[in-house]
Amino acid sequence: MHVPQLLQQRFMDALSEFTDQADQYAAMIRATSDPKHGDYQANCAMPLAKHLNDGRNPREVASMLVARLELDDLCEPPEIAGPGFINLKLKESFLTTTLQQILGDERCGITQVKTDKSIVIDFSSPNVAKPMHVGHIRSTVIGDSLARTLGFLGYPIVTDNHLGDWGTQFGIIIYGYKHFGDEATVAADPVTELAKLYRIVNQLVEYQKAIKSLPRLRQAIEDAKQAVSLARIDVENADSKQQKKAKKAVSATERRLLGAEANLASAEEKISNIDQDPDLGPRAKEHDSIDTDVLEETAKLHRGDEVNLSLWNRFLPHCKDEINRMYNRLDIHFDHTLGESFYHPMLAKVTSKLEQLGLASDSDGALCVFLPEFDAPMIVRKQDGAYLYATTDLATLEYRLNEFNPAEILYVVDTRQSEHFDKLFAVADHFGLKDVKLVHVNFGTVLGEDGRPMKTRSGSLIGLESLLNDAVERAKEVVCNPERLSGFTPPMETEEQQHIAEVIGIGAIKFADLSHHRTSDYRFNLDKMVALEGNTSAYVQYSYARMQKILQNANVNDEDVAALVREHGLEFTHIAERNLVLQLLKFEEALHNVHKDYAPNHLVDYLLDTAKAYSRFNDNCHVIKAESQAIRSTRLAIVVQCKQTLAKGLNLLGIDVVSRM
RNA sequence: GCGCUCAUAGCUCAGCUGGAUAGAGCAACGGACUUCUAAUCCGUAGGUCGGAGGUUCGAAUCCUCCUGGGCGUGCCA
Repeated sequence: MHVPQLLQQRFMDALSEFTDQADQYAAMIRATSDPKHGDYQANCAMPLAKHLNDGRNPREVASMLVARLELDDLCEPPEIAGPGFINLKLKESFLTTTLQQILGDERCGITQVKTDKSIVIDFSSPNVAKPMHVGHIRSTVIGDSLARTLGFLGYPIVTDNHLGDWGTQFGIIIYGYKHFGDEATVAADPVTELAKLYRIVNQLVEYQKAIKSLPRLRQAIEDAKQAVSLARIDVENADSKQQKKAKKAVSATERRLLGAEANLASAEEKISNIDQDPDLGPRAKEHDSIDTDVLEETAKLHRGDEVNLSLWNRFLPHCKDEINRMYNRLDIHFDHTLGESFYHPMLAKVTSKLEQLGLASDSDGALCVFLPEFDAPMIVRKQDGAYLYATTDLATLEYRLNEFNPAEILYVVDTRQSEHFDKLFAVADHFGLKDVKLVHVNFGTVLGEDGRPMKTRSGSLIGLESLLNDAVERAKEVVCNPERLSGFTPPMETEEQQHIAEVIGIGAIKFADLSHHRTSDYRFNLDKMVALEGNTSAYVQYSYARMQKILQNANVNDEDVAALVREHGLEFTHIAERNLVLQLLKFEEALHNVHKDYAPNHLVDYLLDTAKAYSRFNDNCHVIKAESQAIRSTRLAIVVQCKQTLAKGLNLLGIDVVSRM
């Protein structure tokens, strides 16, 4: 049920007498911000009066529209207010009949979109062999939620995890295996051992890079110092008009200096940490060209070196096992996992096609696509002949167009890569790929409490697994403490407690992430997201549990309630009932808003509003002690529908529910 | 330098293609429990929507400039 759409159709009929752009004006219907203006408002009279320009003011235009509107079956008589708003209040009979129609419907009354064309969603895309960390949350959670939501709306969905399975990280573990690995240990527990090898080699590589960067970092400090003093001289010489600008330049250079000093300090710390490590210190001395050697291992792999290729073939499944463990825990699954390696054989064809089309040309030995709207070209082949991710992305795009018949392809990727996608889409345009909508579903950074990108104390990224463990542990402390559990019958066994903690904890992380608009950065605060009061998943999940309990106490199931409604009918006796039912009928709007902006936070807002409306209902409208059978049936129906909606909504966010907590 | 992006209540954040008195949660204060699990509800207080112009009947929203952050910027992804 999409109420605004229903109203729009009626408005179209009335509007078509006045304009041939009726759809545009009909679209100006939205929910009111204040219930005293009714449930929905049409804002089309003001712009239409201007468009008609026949001397009639907006209020007159509004009343002409109202006279031609046929809304009797849906609404109370419309009211014209303010400069020309048309306020619409839904009839109680409309609300009750609609509720009865959708009661018990698994789709919550949502219309199924009919289309053959798919939506391809590219998300998560971690580098295998590298532990997943906090930076992977957003793409994974947002992408999964979009896949679920758009899929539920009826679009055929193709999810694809574009794994980084062909890059330097494999050079790292191959090097690690050759130099530090042990056949038997790797065979016994490949996942753990490979992760360990990755960690060791990566640290040694970082060490070498840090050492080599020292002169450059020191020079940067000198340069910055000089820039500061030059800028200060400028201030002295500047006339009053230029003072401000000159001072700004000083503070800019001072910031640059501070940054340069911080970079040096962090490099020096990295170095001294390794030097002092009894295990890594000596190894670092021994493998002093490890940074370039690792790249050579990668290059050999790409050239088809037999040893490295066989190691890659042997290690890759274990790396996938590792990330799949995480996906299983998050309840996230993909239709395809076509990583970079899958496209490797197609890259030469991509570049030659670009050359044939005259799009790519040689520049300094690299193959580049120059685009008029960008300063820097898109490089598709390096001087050394290696391909880049731009090349892979083009091959991927071509493959998807051929295989998946997409109407849209969504790339759920960090906003810092937006320029890359701008270029990619521009080149795709020149390729002649016009009838597919390519969208970079960009998102911001997860920040720590200090407002800086989230890191551990030692400066490394926080592992995803430990993050989930922390959340589950916190959830258990708050939800499954003895004080709360004492009242439950039957008592809650350890197993159920653990399950609840997992559902609440993981849900909290997903919900917190999805509750922010994807394009903004947000501060990660575990205590707040797992807290049980406020705008949290637990609040919604708890509402659900309360509803389950009511139905249990009333000793009815969904079918029983439907039968009761058929027998006793539906009637509202409290405003909280009407408000909640109206809210339940807005589910479809919320889902379409998610699609429109590719922004799951609209669904989160909707669920919080719904849970809040339920809390008010719950406070004011006792179900079991209701005064009459009709009132009781009505309230049971509301509970059933609300429970269904919240569970479905959470499910579309990738969040589970529990029947008691 | 150029490009992108952000600035909303003490804090964390919403605010849909321009719509009526800018919202929520947390924190603060005051109420409501013989409870269908109070993890709740009701109320109070709190904002020159970074600043200045402009477009409009109407601007947090669109445009320009300014201030202050963040990010990106030819061979990593």
